[in-house]
Amino acid sequence: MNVRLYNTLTGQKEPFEPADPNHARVYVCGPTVYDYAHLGHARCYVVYDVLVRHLRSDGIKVTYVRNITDVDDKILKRAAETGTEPTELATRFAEAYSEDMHRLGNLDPDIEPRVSTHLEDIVALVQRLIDGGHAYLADGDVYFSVESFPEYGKLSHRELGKMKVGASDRLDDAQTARKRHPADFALWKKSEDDAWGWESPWGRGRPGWHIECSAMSMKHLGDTLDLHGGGLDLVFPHHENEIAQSEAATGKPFSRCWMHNGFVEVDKEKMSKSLGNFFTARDLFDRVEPEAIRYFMMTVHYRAPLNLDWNLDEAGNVTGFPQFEEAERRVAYLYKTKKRLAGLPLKRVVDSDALSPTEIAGFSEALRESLDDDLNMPIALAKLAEFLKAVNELCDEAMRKKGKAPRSSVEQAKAGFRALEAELGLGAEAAELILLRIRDRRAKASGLEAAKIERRIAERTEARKSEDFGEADRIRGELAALGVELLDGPEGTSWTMAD
RNA sequence: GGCGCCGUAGCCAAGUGGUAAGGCAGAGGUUUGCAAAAUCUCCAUUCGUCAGUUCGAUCCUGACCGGCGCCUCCA
Repeated sequence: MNVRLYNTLTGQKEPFEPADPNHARVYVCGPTVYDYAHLGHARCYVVYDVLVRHLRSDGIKVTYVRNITDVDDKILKRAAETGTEPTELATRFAEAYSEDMHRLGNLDPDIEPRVSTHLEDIVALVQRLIDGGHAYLADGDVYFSVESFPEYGKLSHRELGKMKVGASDRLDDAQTARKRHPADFALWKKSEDDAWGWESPWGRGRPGWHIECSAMSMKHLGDTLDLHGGGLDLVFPHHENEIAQSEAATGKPFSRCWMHNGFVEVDKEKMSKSLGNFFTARDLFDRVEPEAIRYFMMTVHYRAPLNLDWNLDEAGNVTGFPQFEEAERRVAYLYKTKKRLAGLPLKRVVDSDALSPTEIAGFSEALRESLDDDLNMPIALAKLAEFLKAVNELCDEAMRKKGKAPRSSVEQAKAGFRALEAELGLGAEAAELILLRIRDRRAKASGLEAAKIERRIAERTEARKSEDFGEADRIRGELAALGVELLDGPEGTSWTMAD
């Protein structure tokens, strides 16, 4: 393995070296399930999915843990607003989230721990921090004392004294009054008798947000993780606090490497629930193939911001997402190419000692190299573009009069598609199905009926048989005006929706 | 006030101390009954501005202009 990753802790790209060279223990902060996953979540989990796929492609075992926060004050609040039971609300959104992850082509984590089933571990960790003098009780709450951990700030590279207290304008005065230091954070929050909560040595309550990740990651992966990931917004305070809690409790380094992905932005501002400028993954699934969303997330380096654009009509309705539409065309191109390769007639594939083009022969290695370098997915997609072009060239050549394709090249191209699926999770679907789905969705969006289109095509085929090209062209023109493109091939005429 | 990021062609976007990947759009060609698809060729003497270091800078340093993130909701 030769993977280099940018480590937030050191601020540098460095070799990724798990404690056990053959086994990477990876923890990624999952969502708080009080609403549907938006595109920011989609990006984050696609990034770590590619990381896990790449490490596995490099031949090492990965234990991938991604939690679900199903106990949190946001869930409580949303449940109250909607008149639902918090647990029921969390369960519902956890299911939706899982469904969205699958549609985006993300692998399931090996372990997906939930706060609701780890209360004992959380309580034990809090107790350990109290016993060690790193946490204190205050009116039913338990707080972590940042001053008891001298290295506090090492991840986000800030010093306690230099931070502006209340800069985020989000402080709760009542809570602040209970703390010894403004940066102290809640490990356990008191719940009133009838409210959502669990019994603990300090009374009825619920865990603070940060402690759960420490408790669950260490339970499933040990005291020292190889890699901990999440969105850039988690660097401070969430991950900083995780380090403080975990290292204060164990005295060991919490994670060897910290990885953070950049935001999805709207008009150069971070997309977030609180700003209200978000699209959920589901909003997009109705408009484009989920795989196009996945592809699009890979067009920008994972640490850079990804700005989202869309078109509006005069009434202010969203009419389209040009970036996703472009990505969908690339995904369709990928599948068309894969289908052509698979459909090469056997007699056109011959033994030959001709050398394969490097774009084909070297594709798997090129993918590996680009991802080895801090998960450079835009480079991987550039290599993919060259690969697909070369595969099409190979097919073009084979389908010319008396044309042939060397068997070795065809096999290497097929291996290239397997590597693509393994590394990036692209091209995993059945080509026929996804291409038809794209076509039919576009037709539907234009208010067209497939049966009617096919009837006109049949009429045109008759006209062409009798060499009535005038009529054939009239029909072609008529359909083209509707956005339907006809493709005359040796097997007959097929159709697609124009891009 | 502290910490940090970004500014590359019409658009999106990689990248390197030695002369700018890839995609979209655009122009022309091959192919096709005509098309579409596919493919080929062309398309930034130039990397926000100005200085400096260097034999040489888009890449290093400094200043400036413009944009953004975090400093207890956040992926």
